Amino acid sequence: MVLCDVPRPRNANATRQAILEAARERFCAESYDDVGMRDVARDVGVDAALISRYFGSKEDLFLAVLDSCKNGRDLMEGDRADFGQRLATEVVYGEAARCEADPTGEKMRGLLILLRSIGSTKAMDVVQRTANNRFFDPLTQWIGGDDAAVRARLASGLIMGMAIGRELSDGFSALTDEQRGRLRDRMAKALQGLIDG
Amino acid sequence: MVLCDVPRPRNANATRQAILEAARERFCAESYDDVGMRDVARDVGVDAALISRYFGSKEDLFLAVLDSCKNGRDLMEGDRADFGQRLATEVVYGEAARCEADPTGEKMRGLLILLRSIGSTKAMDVVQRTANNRFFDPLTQWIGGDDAAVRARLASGLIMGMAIGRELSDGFSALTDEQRGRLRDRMAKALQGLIDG
DNA sequence: GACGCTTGTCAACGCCTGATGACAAGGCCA
DNA sequence: TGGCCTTGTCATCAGGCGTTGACAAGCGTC
Repeated sequence: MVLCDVPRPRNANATRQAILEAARERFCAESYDDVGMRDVARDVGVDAALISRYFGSKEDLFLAVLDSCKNGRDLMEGDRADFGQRLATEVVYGEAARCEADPTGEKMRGLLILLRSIGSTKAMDVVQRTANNRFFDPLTQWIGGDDAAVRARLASGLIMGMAIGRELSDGFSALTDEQRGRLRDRMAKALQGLIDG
Repeated sequence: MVLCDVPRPRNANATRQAILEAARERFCAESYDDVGMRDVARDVGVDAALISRYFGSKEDLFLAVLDSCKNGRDLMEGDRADFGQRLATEVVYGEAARCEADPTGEKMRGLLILLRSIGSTKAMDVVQRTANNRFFDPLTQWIGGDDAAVRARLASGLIMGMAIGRELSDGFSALTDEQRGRLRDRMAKALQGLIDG
């Protein structure tokens, strides 16, 4: 996305970081299979061979990107009574919702990357493992009490499904503003209901 | 999956049909990108070039497969009061649930294929269009009344998300039988709540 | 039985991918 | 200034992909 015409200063750490960030953007926008090493390299303004040197393989880069994302646990910080509302706003409005709680959308990024690459056979192992470690397990723990595992599955299912639905109908563009608002409210209520039992 | 050692009888229609079915299985199990023409051809016991001749391009084959699946509308046939229960059973138990209502799992197949190939840039257009025509729109129409569009988004979101979650934790294998039962019941209730308003 | 259309195979093409190892250039230190 | 480690580039590789056009084999028809 960002090309540098001035030659990049020779700084391994900074370059490595730039690669990581470019890769994060790419993996957030395209699936594992659709992201090419050359694409990422071009974004940074660097040769693709350098990525191999710094990160090893493409899978290692993907893993490093996931590790660099905020933990899914961060989604749960804040008032528990607002969980549904917070998540629903994030999911329904997406980028447009960037304001107070999560101005950069960081908190959702890890999950979005995982969702993008669902279905890719090559990334499946990493995706499954990360989804469990970073998302399902923390959510289960956070919910706590009887049936926490079951409720966590339902809640995460609703969140993921709505995120997918958002993709499939690019940003719920077929809905009016008012409908989007009701969608948010209904989703918030449903989600909160799942959390509270 | 099924190799034929005896030479296939020369029958264009049958061969075409066999290709279509093999492709349907493949696209149901792997994403658009991960399915190779050579794979499908090998399943049928035929040369890959024949697929190009019969179906044109890979995208055309994908489209033909989607067209050959049952319409999403079929998911809604049956007692409306049981919708949640039916869908939840289908999603939570998957293949294991094949019994009375949908012995072959046909009804879900189209949706599963779409979900598999979410994230593939190449298939995105087809996936989006089909998801809307075959799934969102019929569901909206079927729900009817105020806020049908909003409720349809939520319901389909929950269904898709739980199907994804099933994938991510291969068949909810970490849950006990009893937990799976409660998951089904809770999901059924949540889904029915979304349908009924 | 030979023609001719249909059905299927084969080899190859052009393109793209991730990865590798040899090489150039920057920058620090003696 | 000369050496040397670091940082980055370049050409290239092997392999996979979808697709194509030329060719082989089957089979009904005259």
